[in-house]
Parts: sequence; structure tokens; C-alpha cells
Amino acid sequence: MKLATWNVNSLTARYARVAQWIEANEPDVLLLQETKMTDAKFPFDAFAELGYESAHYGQGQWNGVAIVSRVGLVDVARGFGDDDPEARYMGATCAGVRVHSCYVPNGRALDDDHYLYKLRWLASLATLLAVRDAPTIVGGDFNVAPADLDCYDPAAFVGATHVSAPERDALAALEATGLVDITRRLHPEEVIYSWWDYRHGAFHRGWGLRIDLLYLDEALAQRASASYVDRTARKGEKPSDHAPVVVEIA
DNA sequence: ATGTCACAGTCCCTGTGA
Repeated sequence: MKLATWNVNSLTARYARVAQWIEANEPDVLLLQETKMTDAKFPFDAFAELGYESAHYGQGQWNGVAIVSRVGLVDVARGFGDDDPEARYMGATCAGVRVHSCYVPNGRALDDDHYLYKLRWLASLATLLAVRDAPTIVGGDFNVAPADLDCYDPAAFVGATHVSAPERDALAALEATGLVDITRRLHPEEVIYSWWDYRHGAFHRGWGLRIDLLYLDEALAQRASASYVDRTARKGEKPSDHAPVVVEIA
């Protein structure tokens, strides 16, 4: 199975890039975040023409997650089943694998209520993932750089979101349940980023963060043959500010 | 010098979010 996660920063603005990427890379499953559209606007038919089923949990102006699959798509879940008002989580089963598409709240600033929402949201995700009865892949834009290696300038980020201890502890809690950050496991020392700010020429300066992550359960992780970021998707006309993160499983 | 992008509302600019 080849699976990717990609924050597309508006599927309305990005559909052509996404379709091109699918045709060139032929993932079996693609997890999308920040579709920024309602379910009524989601291009189910266009994905079907590419040979993919899809499910979407949309909101409108903000957020929105999707799962696109050519290997089956059943048992779709939208949200945590609690009172989260934002469309940031969905799950589905594809070829026997339970896949989860996550758009973790940004947090904005350490003293912002949105930061507390982010921590609560990650705790809700951990609760949902604590019970697993199938092979599991959790992917998405986590808006947390797991370690200083995943940040282009750790000194500049002191006091900022995305690198704080509570955020990193929340990721560590996920890992403690037996989920593996597969890109990092397969590349323990490498500097790898998945997001670059549109501003400041950040991409060309190498100012990035690795915040788009793929967690696999240990059995799947042992079968993973590759995991990488497709930086070419960050280049060219009208890119998202995120690049797809891919895992290939034997 | 936030060297940007996307959205919605109300227009072709401004505020918001990232």
C-alpha cells in the first residue's frame, strides 16, 4: 500500500495540482486536510473519474478533511463524536487498514485559547486511538514539530506554538501507545520538512518545519519500505504551503 | 518590511486565519 497525507490549503484552489499529483504518483490512499469546502462542493465525481472513492467531512470556509482511496473505503467516521464544532478529523477503513485523517488546530500562541483547544483536541485524538482493532495509520497536519531536528530554527521558535513541551508531549503520548512516526524512524538523522511559510521566500531558504506526520502501528511500521516528503509538490504554480508525506508498505 | 495565499463580505479593498 502506498499512502500519502497532504494539507492542500483549499481543495478549490488546489484541485488541479492534487489531480496531477495523484496521476503521477498513484497512491492507494490519500489523506487530505484543509479542503476549505462544504461536502456539497467536494469533487467526488472528479476523483471517481481518476478511479478513486472519496469521503469528506467539510465545514466551509475553514478546515475540512477527506480520505481518497482506490482500495476501498468503508466505515467512515466524521469527528470524534463529541462537541468539536470544527471539521478536523475523519477515519475510514481502506483495504483492511484503519486510516485517520487529522487536521490538528494551529494553536496560534501559547497564551491563546486556541492553544488549549489544540491540546484538548490532541487528547481527544489519543482517546480515540487508544482502542485499535485493525492495522492503523494516522496521518495529517499535526501542527507540531516532534523534535528540534524538525524545525529550521529552534532558537527562533522558543515561546512559540508547534514546538512547546505540552504539544510534543501529546505526540509522545500517541507514540507511547505503539504508534511509530514512520518518516523519522526510516530517516533518524535527516533534516526533513513538510511545510514552508508562503512568506519570506521560506521554501527557497530552507526555512521549514516537519509537521505533517504519518503514524503507523508497530506491525505496519516493520513492513514500511519507504517514507518521504515530495518536495516537488511545493514548487511550481499555485502550490500548497505543505508538501505530501508518503509511506510505502510491503 | 510578514518578499504570501485563500476566504468571505462587500466589492475590486479589508479583516481573518494560517
